[in-house]
Amino acid sequence: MFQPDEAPGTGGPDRPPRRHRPTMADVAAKVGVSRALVSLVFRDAPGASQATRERVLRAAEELGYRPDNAARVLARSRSKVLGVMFTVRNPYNADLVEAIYPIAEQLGYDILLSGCTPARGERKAIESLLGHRCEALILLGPQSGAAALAELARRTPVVVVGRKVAGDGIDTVHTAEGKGVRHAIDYLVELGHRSITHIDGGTGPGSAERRRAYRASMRRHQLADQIRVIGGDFTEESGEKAATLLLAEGDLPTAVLAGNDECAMGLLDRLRRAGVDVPGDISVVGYDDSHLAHLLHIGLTTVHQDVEGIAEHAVRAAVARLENPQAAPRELVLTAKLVVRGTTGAPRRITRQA
Amino acid sequence: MFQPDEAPGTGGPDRPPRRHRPTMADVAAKVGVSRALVSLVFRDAPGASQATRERVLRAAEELGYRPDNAARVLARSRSKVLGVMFTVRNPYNADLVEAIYPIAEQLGYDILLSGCTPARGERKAIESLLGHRCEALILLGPQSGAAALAELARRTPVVVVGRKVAGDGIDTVHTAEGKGVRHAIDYLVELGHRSITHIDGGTGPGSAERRRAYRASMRRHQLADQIRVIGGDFTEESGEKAATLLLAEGDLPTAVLAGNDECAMGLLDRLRRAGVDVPGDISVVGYDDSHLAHLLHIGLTTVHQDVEGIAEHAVRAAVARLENPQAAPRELVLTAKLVVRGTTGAPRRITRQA
DNA sequence: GCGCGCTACTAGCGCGCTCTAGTTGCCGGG
DNA sequence: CCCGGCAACTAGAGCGCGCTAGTAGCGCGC
Repeated sequence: MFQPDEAPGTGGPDRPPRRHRPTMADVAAKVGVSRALVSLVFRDAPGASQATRERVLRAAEELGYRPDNAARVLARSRSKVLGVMFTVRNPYNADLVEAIYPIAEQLGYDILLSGCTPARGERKAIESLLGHRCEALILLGPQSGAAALAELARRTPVVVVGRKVAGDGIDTVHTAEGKGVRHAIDYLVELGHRSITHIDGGTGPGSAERRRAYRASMRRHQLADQIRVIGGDFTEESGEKAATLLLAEGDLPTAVLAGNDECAMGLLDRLRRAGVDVPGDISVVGYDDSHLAHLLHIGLTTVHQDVEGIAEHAVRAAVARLENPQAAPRELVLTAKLVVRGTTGAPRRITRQA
Repeated sequence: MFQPDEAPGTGGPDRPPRRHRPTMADVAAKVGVSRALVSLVFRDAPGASQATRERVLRAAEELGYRPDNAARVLARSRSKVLGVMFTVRNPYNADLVEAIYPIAEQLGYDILLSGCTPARGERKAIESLLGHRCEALILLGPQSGAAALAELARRTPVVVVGRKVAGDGIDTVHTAEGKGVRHAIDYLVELGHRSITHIDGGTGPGSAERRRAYRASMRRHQLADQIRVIGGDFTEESGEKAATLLLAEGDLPTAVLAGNDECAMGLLDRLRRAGVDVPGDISVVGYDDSHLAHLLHIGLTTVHQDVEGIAEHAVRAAVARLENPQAAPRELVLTAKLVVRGTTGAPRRITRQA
């Protein structure tokens, strides 16, 4: 290596030729006070006069001093950091992350982000967070099994967002999927649709609930014989695949409820390329209302989730658990509402009687 | 194995509600060796027998021990962490982040993400990263001024991605905007377009270069009199606004080069709602080829940037600088290429002779 | 004069880990 | 029998900060 490598501590001349970042001691020395005093100032703790406070801050500014979080974390036992795991490519997660920041800050917590990617599974993302000493984890739509999550929750407080998990120490925040789906189906049925297909989200967060709610809603409308679920996931590809499948069959349903917005977009894409008119020939409903949804040149009708509400409750739940680790696990359910835009309308075709 | 909840060291009145996570000392005690030995094992350092190594690892596993990064970082001077600042809502940034992870891991670095949001500016995002002791910063499309960046670079190694910065200690990685834009314009002109308008990205990363290249390319084609730049930024809204403006004027150009994909999408949205046929009435070219681009029901013609290449070079540049802080700043320029999809075609209207 | 309370400040330990400089035990060669 | 060498392991000093216990200085009442 290529460093001055001057042993700073023992015996050596204590001149400061160090390339290292300045520490509290440097600031203290510059002002001519003790380290403790500098510490007080930077923690906004009482016990320093206004005058010294300013002198310290000015000196710090001049030296470019910046408190070292690692040391801070180590010294107090609290790190005041919440870890957030999210899926990098998921726009809905991006919306959540945006909403999480301000609330965390307001509550005095810092946020550490760790992204899931196809090549970097949840396991790794969580490991990274844990290694950085987050006090609690907020997992956005985790795919891990309930057992793994429960195991994790034994180690550290965990808040799961967007998914129902029957875990021991796990708090959850999610949307009332049932209600959202029911709104969507009710609306479609009111428009006159009968053959309504659901492309599900596979093992994705909330998918099981949505699937279940779809089936239940259809039955409530006496449309049990029209129930059809096409397996998918939360990607555009799955929407495309489903569309291809439906097109190949020749007999399109009059409406489709997609597992999420991205799936809906893939579906729309494929359908329109094939010359299918939306919503004339077929109505499409998404789910999430990620900011993608209003982008489509005809806005996507979708089930809106209360992003700010979810974010706020997730952060508060994490903090609450830190303050009282023994509290019973909470499950927070927020309502969803249907946002009607341009991809839905009355069916043009007559649905075959069942 | 419930939490003993007893402060182990001092026996002092340690109130804070923490379940103690196990430390190296716990593992050492369980195995009956010294802490140093455990440390060796966890660092994969030579000096421990295979047998002990296994015993230590097993004990750690049983205790659920996990090395504490904060302490680690503090103890060695290297943190082996690279900080990445990105814009949460930007899909192109998401692509970059995805590509950064694997390379960083390969080089033995951990990644810390810090997101910019409308409510959480770059300043804060960077502060957070710095506080967490990142050794170097990778800034994806920073908006901060050159002066601020230079100041920052004096403190810590900085790699700027997607923008040309004439800073002192700053490495940059970006696309040859000129080439990308030129390709796009050449292609449009070849198709027969003459009135080609550019909606720029305001102060966004790369915008200035793109704007300049647009002007130059137009001039090269003797179309100086057709040059028109509409001010915008990197959001869908700006695309919509530009479209509204153009529509109001009544006299649409035959082609538009947008500042980035999102802007192009906003533009498309608005145009299509107004009944304008794309690409029949007007051709639209985006920029970035974020994974959004192929989503549109008619794929967006756009300038593709080599995301993996950019990510790899950015990480390598950061690491290289850490290894040799004195090296001259590097500027890496990757080529861009035009990806032709469905939003471009020959002009239907006759362009007025200038 | 004394104690008292108060503000402004300091000394120094410890957070969990890394790392240098040892120490120990064992083996072979002179 | 001693010495050197090596492998396996340990002691202990920090890393930069937070925090508790403590000291110095000062005004105040009796």
